[in-house]
Amino acid sequence: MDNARTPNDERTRRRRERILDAAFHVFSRTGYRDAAVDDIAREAETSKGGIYFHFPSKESILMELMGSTADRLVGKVQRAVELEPATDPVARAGAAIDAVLAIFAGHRSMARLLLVDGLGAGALFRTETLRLHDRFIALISSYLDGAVAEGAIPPLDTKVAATAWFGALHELVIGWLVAADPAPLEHSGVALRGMLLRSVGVPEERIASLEASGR
Amino acid sequence: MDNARTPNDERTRRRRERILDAAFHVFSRTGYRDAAVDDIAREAETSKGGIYFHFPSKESILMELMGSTADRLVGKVQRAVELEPATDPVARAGAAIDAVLAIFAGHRSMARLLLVDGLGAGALFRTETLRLHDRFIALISSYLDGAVAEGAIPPLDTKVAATAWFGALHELVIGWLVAADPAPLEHSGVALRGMLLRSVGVPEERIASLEASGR
DNA sequence: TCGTACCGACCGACCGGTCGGTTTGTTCTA
DNA sequence: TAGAACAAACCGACCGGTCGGTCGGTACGA
Repeated sequence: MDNARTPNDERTRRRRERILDAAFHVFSRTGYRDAAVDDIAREAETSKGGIYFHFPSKESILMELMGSTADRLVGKVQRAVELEPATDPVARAGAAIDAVLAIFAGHRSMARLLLVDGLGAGALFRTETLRLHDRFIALISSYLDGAVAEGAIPPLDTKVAATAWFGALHELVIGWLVAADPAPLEHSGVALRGMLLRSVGVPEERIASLEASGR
Repeated sequence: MDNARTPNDERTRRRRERILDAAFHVFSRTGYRDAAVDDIAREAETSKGGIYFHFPSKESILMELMGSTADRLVGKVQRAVELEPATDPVARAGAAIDAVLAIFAGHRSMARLLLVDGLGAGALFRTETLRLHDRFIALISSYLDGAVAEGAIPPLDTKVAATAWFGALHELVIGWLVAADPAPLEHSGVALRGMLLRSVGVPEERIASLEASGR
């Protein structure tokens, strides 16, 4: 019975994936609340019953979607920072900023779903969205801690600083998401990076040198 | 006939006010989407029909609520800044930061409704919330422009800086709203103020002197 | 022929908004 | 000043529609 299911499991996996993809599209387009399960079914070329065979509830679809997407995001930032040739902590922090912006810039609808829609889809998803914020903040915080430990920047409340950094990035992305204007994100991103580095006491020459080499 | 209406108008005004208060409570508790008009009616000790006598739609209640609240908020910040004894633009910008934090700290549930519930509860609410963001950003931006004009800080992209400032403030408040922890807001606010001022190139001595005098 | 995967008609709950009717309060008249 | 006349304010049952979730049935591979 179990081995008989093996090819089925692969088919099942693909089916789930297709439903998740469809749900992602529909959620991005309509927002979670206004997205009907029937819409997802149509997009996934299946039926409502088919969806409820694979998922226990509409809610669970969003949860799985957000969870896996968040994992991918944080992983991407970490990898981008590790790829940074310089081991200098300031350069790493700068790379993290660039990575966050680049990822969101490259996945506009995903950003919309994760940053904007997540908050409005009820109390549960708000918690989930804020957990995502926390993960990013913790990530940034760890880079700042490293910079403090190496003496690259003066000691400071890295938790507050990381919160401020993420908030600033977040707001910039939100503005970009909402604007009809296509892509000033890269441009304003450079200005933002300078300000954020300055805010934690990185010397002016260091910022200028990063600006020259980094981009 | 017109003067005879005066007492009625007063009664009407009070009734509207009571409905708005009730709506505010219910929206804060449940979020806009999950709040039924019947809930608001119950809380306002009136009926659904009574509400629809005073307002054309559920949507319009929210619009009026957010509009007037935003007016009050922006006005409060402006007044706080104008009350600031120093005419120095850096001190004014610092005062604006303090004012924003103090206002949110003093009106927790209002902040919740405006900052957290706002983004997700449907396209309309989102638009309205982001308009509030824009108003604050424009306000901050004007203070920064003043500081640049007076040469107190080096020239920079004040729109991006204001966005970053507001985003940082926003994220800090969000964290405070969500945490079970009661009130680290004032404390972390001081740290944040220093960082934000530093981010736009305010000299270190100036920040230290503000820290000493301002609080 | 057995069970997994899937379908789609259907259910029940909910919700914003409407509407006919009732209450409340003010003005006019005698 | 009594009370008729009128209108504004208010009530709550109801409606049209939507949507998440269910369930009886079917197709098909093993």
